[in-house]
This record gives sequence, structure tokens and C-alpha cells, in this order.
Amino acid sequence: MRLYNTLTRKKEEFVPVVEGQVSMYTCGPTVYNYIHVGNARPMVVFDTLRRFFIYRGYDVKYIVNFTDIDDKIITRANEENTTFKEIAERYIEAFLEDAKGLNLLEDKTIHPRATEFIKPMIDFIEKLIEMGAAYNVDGNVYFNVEAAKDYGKLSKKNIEDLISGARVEVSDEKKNPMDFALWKKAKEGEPYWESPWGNGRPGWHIECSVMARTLLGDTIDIHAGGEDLQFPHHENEIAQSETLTGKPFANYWLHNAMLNIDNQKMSKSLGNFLLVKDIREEFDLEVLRFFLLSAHYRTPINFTRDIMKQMENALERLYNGKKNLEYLLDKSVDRPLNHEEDAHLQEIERFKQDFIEAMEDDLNTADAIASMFELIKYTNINLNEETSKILVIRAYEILMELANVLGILYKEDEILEDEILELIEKRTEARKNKDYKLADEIRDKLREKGIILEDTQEGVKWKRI
RNA sequence: GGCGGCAUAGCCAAGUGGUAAGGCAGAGGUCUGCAAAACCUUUAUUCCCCAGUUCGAAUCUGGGUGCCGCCUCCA
Repeated sequence: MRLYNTLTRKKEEFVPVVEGQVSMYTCGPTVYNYIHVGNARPMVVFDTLRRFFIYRGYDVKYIVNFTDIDDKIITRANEENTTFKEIAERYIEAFLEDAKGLNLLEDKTIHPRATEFIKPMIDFIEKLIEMGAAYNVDGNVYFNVEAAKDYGKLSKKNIEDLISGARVEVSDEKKNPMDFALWKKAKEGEPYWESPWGNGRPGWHIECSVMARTLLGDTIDIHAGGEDLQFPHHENEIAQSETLTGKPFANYWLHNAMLNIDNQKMSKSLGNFLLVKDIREEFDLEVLRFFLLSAHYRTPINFTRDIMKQMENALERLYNGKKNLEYLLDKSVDRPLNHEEDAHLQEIERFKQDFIEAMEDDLNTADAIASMFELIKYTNINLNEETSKILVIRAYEILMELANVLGILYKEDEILEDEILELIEKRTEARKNKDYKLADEIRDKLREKGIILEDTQEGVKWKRI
């Protein structure tokens, strides 16, 4: 497996800390609102990376945190005259709902919440103060960036440039304008936890450092997130964690590129914020997932309705291929492979290898998807009712295991109600009698019920819209 | 100002030295009562422009143009 590491700006061979195991930490949402389609990108991309690691036999520990205490959550709570807990709870629930729609492997995801780790955060900060890497000013504790070796190594920035950038707000309290808050003193009416420096709450960056370290150890394999988090968030995580432990915080830093809407950055001022929960009114979230995987994760992608429609059609082609194989699963012949089928099997196994190679090359999902289309095309052409069942089963297995890595094609057809089966039967009779008027009436009626019929040489096939 | 990214067909998108994957849309065809699906054919002598290196470049080098991101607790 080769992964592009932001730290070195190179593709590197992935070597885990512990053989056969992968520890992954992906920065999760601050739960003050519903997640938007941009938030969905790292969730889907890194879920897919995790799925691929599992597929390749790794034991994966996968963390997506919830930042459930934060200025924005407090603001929201005040606006709605409720508690920050109520707000956090509501949007965590909403996130899990969206996660389900996006088919994230939730049952294998650990979701720590920042507020459950206040004690280790305080311990962490205390140690930094002891080391002289942090200082308390009247209840606010700051990290001293001068104490961090190589500060800026991830985002390739140097402290002098940053300071002269002049966009950094200068605070009288800070020794250095680049210093960042580890602990924030509570203002009147704000929620707080007790600490050696008085009542307050943790800063944003310290949360991820502490949750990652507590759950995964001093050095984790992979830390992932959106590229906009490189600076300052991830840079600061590195600074505080590596200053404390003296060890590398994460061996591989992975960042996904941004998502634009109609070629524009999503922003509140432009009013083009698209929430996942709103998109699902127009498109199945499987289409959104497929779209997010249709381009390489490090290139920017553009979200438009038009492109989503294209993706919907493309996904349908894959589903049709799956259906065709399912049909053959019943009809194909119980006998050993013949010579020709043996060759087909080789070909089909080759598509699988192509898929794996693409995924191993820094998660090239676009190329991997192409392999799936080639597989579908091949089985559509070469497999039929005379084919040995052994070949059909193997083709189907491969298709589904690849689909499972990408987290797509998971929808199953339900069993049809007797009433509908009767109608289909009735229509078949009508067609036999060349009563096409009745046949078309029944077909239209079923369409209204969401069932589409296809008359093929092998008989009637149906599918749900 | 500092740092970084991108530019491949109508659209989406792989491909980083050996002669342009895959998908969507379109056109024509096979099959079909019709429709759908599937299949076949078709759609970039060319990869933003110019110069260079090379037997050979979309791929490397230099210059230019255009678009974009980060430097603001925004994924």
C-alpha cells in the first residue's frame, strides 16, 4: 500500500507500527449543525481506506471523534436557549443518521467525545506546563510554539512568515502571536470544568491530540482530515503531542482536497451550503458516496446536480450488472468449468487484481471503479444461462467483495408481494395472447407502484425504482 | 506578500517517458409487439500555450496564461 504523506509530500510505502494492525484517526465534526456535503468527503474517503485495510486483512482501529464542546456549540445553545449538551446530542444523532445513509462502517468506528476526555486533557496540559512548553495567563493556558521543534513542518510554514503575515490576531496575553490556546477560561454563564487554572474548557487542538493518544497510543499510523485542517489544527496537534512524548505523533498524514459547489467554495455568505440531509431528498446518499469516490481524493471535486445525475446513471449500470449476475445465479448450469470458462475465470480474477492495484496506489478509487465497470462488461458479454454455476458464483463474489470495499451496491431487492407477482403473471399471459393493450396497462400500473418490468429473452425481469 | 494545488473529449475522470483507461450524455445498429436492459459501432492524430531535453513527452525542464486553496478553531 502506497499513501501520499503530507509530511513528506511523497507517496510512501505504508508500514504500520504494529504488523497487521492499523490505527487511524480522522478528525470528526464539531457538532453544532448538520454536516454538509464537504464534511461528507473525508468521512467517505477515509471510511473507504479503512474498508480496504480490512479487506487486505489488517486489524483496524478507526476513530472519528466528536468535538462536543466548542464556541460554536455554546453560541448555538445560547441562541436556542438550551444547553450545549442538548445541541451536541442532537447533532451527533443527526450525524449518525447521515453516516448510515453514506454507508460508513459505523459498527466498527469508535466515536470518542471530547467532553469524556477532560481529565487526560488536563494532565496533558499540566505536563506541557511543567516542561515549559505552555504557560498560564490568568486562567488561559497557551502552548508556546517556540518550544516545539520543527513547528510548521506539516504545512511547510515557518514562524517568521506566519508572524509577518499580519493576519494573526495579536493577543496581549500571548508571548508569541502564534501561540494557541490549550485551555480557555470560562466566561460568565459558559459551561466549564474545574482545572488547576480555574474553571474553563479545553481548546480545540488539544482534544484530538489527547483522544488519539489515549485510545491509540503515542504514535498512531494514520491521521486524516480535510486539507484545510493542515494549518493550524494538525500543525498544532503535532506541536503539542510531539513536544510531550518526544515521539512522532502520526507516521502518515492524509488530507483530502476540498469540494466545491457549482465551482464555488461553499460558504455561508454565498448561501450555497448543501447539507447531506437535504441532498438525500434529491439523491440516494449512495450516489453521493459514489460521486465522492469517482475522483481521486487529493483532487478538488465540483458538486453539481448535473454531475450527480451522471453518477446516478453510472451507478445504475453497476446495479444492472449485479442484477444480471444474480439472475444467472439461479439459471446457470451445475457442472465443472470447461476450457473456455477457465479462461474467463482468469480474466475475471485479473479485474480483481487491477482493482487492488489501483487501491494500493494511494487509494485510486477512480481507477478501481473503472475495473468494476470492466468486470461488469466482461460478465455481461461472456456469461449466460449455459455458463457453469461455478463461474457465475465466483464472478458474483468478486463483484460484491470489490463493491463492499467501496461501500456501494449494497441495496438488495426485497421480495415482491403476492399481489404484484400475480399482476406480472397476468401480464405475461396477456402478452402470450398478444393482448398488448392489457399488458401495457399492467406495466403502467406497476410502474406507478415503483416496479419497472423488462422483457428479456430469458423472461420478465423487474426492478424497483 | 508567504506556502501549495490544478489545467486530458459535450460532461465526469484515470494515466507521470513508449505512442490517450473507464463512465455519463449524444448518434447509428442488433434484440424486442412496444419499452427497458444488454451488446456492437461511433465521439481527443491529441492532453491550456510557447520553447527545450529525448530515438520518443499528456507525462521531464524553463517560461507564460488561466482557475483555485491555505495563511481566519471551515472537512
